Amino acid sequence: MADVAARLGVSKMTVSRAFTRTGSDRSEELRQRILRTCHEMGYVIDQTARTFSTKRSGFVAALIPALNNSNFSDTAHGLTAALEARGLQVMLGYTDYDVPTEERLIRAMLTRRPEGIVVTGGSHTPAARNLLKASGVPVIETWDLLAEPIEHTVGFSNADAVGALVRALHCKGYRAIAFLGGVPERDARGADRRRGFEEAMRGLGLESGRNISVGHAPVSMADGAQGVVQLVQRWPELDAVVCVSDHAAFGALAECQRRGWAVPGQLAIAGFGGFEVGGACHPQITTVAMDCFGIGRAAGELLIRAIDASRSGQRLAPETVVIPYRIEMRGST
Amino acid sequence: MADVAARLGVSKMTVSRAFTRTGSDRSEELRQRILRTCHEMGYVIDQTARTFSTKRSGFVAALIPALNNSNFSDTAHGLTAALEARGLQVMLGYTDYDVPTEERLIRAMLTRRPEGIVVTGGSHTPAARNLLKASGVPVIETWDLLAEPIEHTVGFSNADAVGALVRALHCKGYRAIAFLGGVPERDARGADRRRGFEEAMRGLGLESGRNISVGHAPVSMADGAQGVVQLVQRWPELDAVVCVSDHAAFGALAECQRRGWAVPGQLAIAGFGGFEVGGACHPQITTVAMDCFGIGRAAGELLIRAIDASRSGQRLAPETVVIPYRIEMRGST
DNA sequence: AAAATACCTGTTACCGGTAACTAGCATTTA
DNA sequence: TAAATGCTAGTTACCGGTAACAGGTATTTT
Repeated sequence: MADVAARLGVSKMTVSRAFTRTGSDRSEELRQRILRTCHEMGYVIDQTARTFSTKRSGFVAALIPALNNSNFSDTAHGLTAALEARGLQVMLGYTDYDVPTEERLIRAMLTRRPEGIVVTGGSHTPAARNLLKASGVPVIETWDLLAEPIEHTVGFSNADAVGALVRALHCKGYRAIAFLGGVPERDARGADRRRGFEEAMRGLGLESGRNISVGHAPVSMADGAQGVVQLVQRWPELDAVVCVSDHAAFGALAECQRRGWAVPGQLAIAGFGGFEVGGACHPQITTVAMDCFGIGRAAGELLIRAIDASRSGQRLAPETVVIPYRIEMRGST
Repeated sequence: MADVAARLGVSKMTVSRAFTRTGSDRSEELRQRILRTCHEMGYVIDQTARTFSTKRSGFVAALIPALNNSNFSDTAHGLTAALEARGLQVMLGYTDYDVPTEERLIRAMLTRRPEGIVVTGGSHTPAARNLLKASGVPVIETWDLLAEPIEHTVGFSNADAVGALVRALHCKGYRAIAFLGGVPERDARGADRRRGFEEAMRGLGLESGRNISVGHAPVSMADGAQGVVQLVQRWPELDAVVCVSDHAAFGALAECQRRGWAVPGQLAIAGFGGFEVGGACHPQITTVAMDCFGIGRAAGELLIRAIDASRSGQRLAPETVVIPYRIEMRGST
């Protein structure tokens, strides 16, 4: 920057001001000349130095459980879209559904002074929770509604959503319904869905004990395939299976087709999440769909308000944004 | 850091040194005491200031076309795994298969002084190419083999891979083969696959003109479904379809099932990429599979060597790492 | 025992921007 | 016409670390 300034015979400060659009204390002609010279000389501003000086890093940290799950990646997309409009970048980290990994990532992210943090769910290590609380930057927990959020929340109740799905299946006449999910330790949202299943079944006066854990989150299609076989062997009277995700549900569906079990004639299969595969396969899979992109966008918009408040020395009061979900009854049930 | 130093009655420098493990010029007892005090006081080091001072940002920028495509996310995963072992973070950006977006991201990333850049493919805007070349940091292009790489390359020939698939289908007796992909403008790898198809067909003395463009990259399952119908209507003699990805192939397969067209009896379907869905569905989809995680890991390992060279003021000579692929003949053909 | 060495800690300067203030000039107002 | 105002550009100090070197004490060597 000093070189550019010297070349033009102006001060470093004048060059610096050419980059900050705000305020009117600059002549447009000179500004253009400065920018042109910067371009010619191949000068790009050093965001590190700028961050160091201004205390504004211009990025937001976002932690999602996994990348190759279209749910969370859509949320990341929505978040990016919302923040990009305000010149904020998103630094993405993925936790592999592991809270110690999440803690490590939070720690690493915080050393870079993000202006906000978006995490998935409300399940963190105690240390991670403290780090987030003490960080002084706005925090948003997504994909869940929490009894004790750290600060802001954008999401829906996974338990309620599965409950609604179970009641919809009950309306269709299904009674012997099982739940297929992963081992609950590593997937808080999966555990919530399982709980929602059990509560809904009990609420309907039905047997709530038919459920099985196959594999770790993210539950794969292969896990779903294996799980549905285990379920049918253990409870031959089964007439429907609710899966923790559409991925698992698709695996279960394909396995049924492989074995010649009619879906839905012999067994109905439902999923969760509204994934692409559930709408593309034959039969299409009944699911609980939500606006995953919208979760990210809502989080981004909320974060922008929180960051604006933060930049002007204030603090946005904790907010909760409830994202709707809808039951999509399709061919598989 | 000054506060921590004051509390302990030592200098800032001593505290700083407690964080840099290298060298032996520090007493372990004091170091532990310092770290403990930092923890108690909730002090975390400011990576921004550290980067500013040392010129080492400790992160690598990686650009992938999309998140919700398990291919690239696996590569990102492999890259992260390799770099994490060396204390390097990955800052991920996604281009939406759009080169101007890629240029914007490269520009944004470079202002943060990454220690290396990993991009997907060799198709960039001229400005982006110049930025990468002039950046002075190691650059790796992945998922392709390029005639004129910017610097390092880790990948395979998409055209060759599809060619091998076409020849495998030919061996199985298929002759009237079509290609189903997205519009080529936005997806260089898709265009390469299409070219590989045409060359292989010509090489076998077969009609190479049966191909269709449906949708933009990433080609969806719905695009595949729509595309296969168009293909069959246009060329009723068709006996096999090669799709640009397993996603598209699965959409095509499901549409055939919906319409009662026997796969593979009436029409064979092959995909590309070795996605989870292609192995989970029934019948399983013939595909070209590669070690996507391995591409990322190899890129990470190469990058570590390049960064080490760079840190000691040298420059690693451009390298090309060829990643093998294999034809997976499965039930759909 | 003195000198040399090893080891640890402190001091100073600097990385590349921007905030806050100052100064100069042109324009408007009293 | 003089004073007030508005606008633009320059000056100085600082953000929070670390490199490089200086200085002091304990240990080893001569």
